[in-house]
Amino acid sequence: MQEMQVGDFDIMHTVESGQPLTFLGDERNDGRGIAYTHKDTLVEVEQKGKKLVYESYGALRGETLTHEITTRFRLKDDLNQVYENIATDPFLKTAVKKYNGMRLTKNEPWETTLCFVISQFNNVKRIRGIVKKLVMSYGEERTYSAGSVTFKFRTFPKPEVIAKASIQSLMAHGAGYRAKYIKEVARSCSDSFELERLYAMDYDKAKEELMTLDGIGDKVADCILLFGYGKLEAFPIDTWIKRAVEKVYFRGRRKSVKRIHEFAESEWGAYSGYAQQYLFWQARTLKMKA
DNA sequence: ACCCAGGCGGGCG
DNA sequence: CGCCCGCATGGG
Repeated sequence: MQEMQVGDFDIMHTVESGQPLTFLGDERNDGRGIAYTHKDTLVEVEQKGKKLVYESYGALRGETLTHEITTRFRLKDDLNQVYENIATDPFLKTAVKKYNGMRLTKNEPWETTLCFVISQFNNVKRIRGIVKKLVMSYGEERTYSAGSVTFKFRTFPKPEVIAKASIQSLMAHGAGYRAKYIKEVARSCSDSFELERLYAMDYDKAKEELMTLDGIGDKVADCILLFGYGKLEAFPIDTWIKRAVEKVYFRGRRKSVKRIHEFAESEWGAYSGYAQQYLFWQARTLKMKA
């Protein structure tokens, strides 16, 4: 068991706000904690007041584990600076106050990619279900044992394994019409498309590259760049964000995705990703429709 | 029964 | 470029 002090962090808002960790991990203690796998290690984190308590089952330990937690929850982001840059209107001021301490998460690129290919035209609950079924079927089993404690968990399935799965099998896991996208993206990622290469590219170039893959469009590409690569200028525009931005900033007038991207860039620039996360979660919570 | 979900690709004007 | 359509599936 290790621990660290965290001043401005709220794990509950972070893990419940529809980010990839929502799909990949298991909430603990009503959202005040989460268990997730990082490579071959199962990680458990829980927040107790201003203390973050964490433990691992696997090779990842000590300083390396602390580094993983720090990176995963973006604990080095200066939230005050983020808020100064995004809480410039009443709607976001309210959201920032309500979800104070909510941070973006930084997840593994392939895991993020698969999650968001599944996410299209889908809902959060079902995305979770599909991801978990894929992990159960295609992930590798790991057994942890220390003393009298023994339990099993599964790693996240590798692209080459998903690529070999049949379309019917993927559909049987609930993937629906996305099965062919999942298989094809997995094939690309296990073959010539090197996800690691996108780190070195700027946002525009990386997005262009991702969108060459079948099943990855404007919104999914932005999600992958934001949650999988930490490119904070990304501004994913889904139905919730589009409706909310139109309502709050354009008096309910319909705007094109292109126009909304231009608006986000001029309004929030390098902090667009954070603005999006607070807008999204506030819109979802309020069930903002029209 | 009907509507919608963290959209995308393809076809059309 | 913008608009429209079909797409699998399960929950409200």
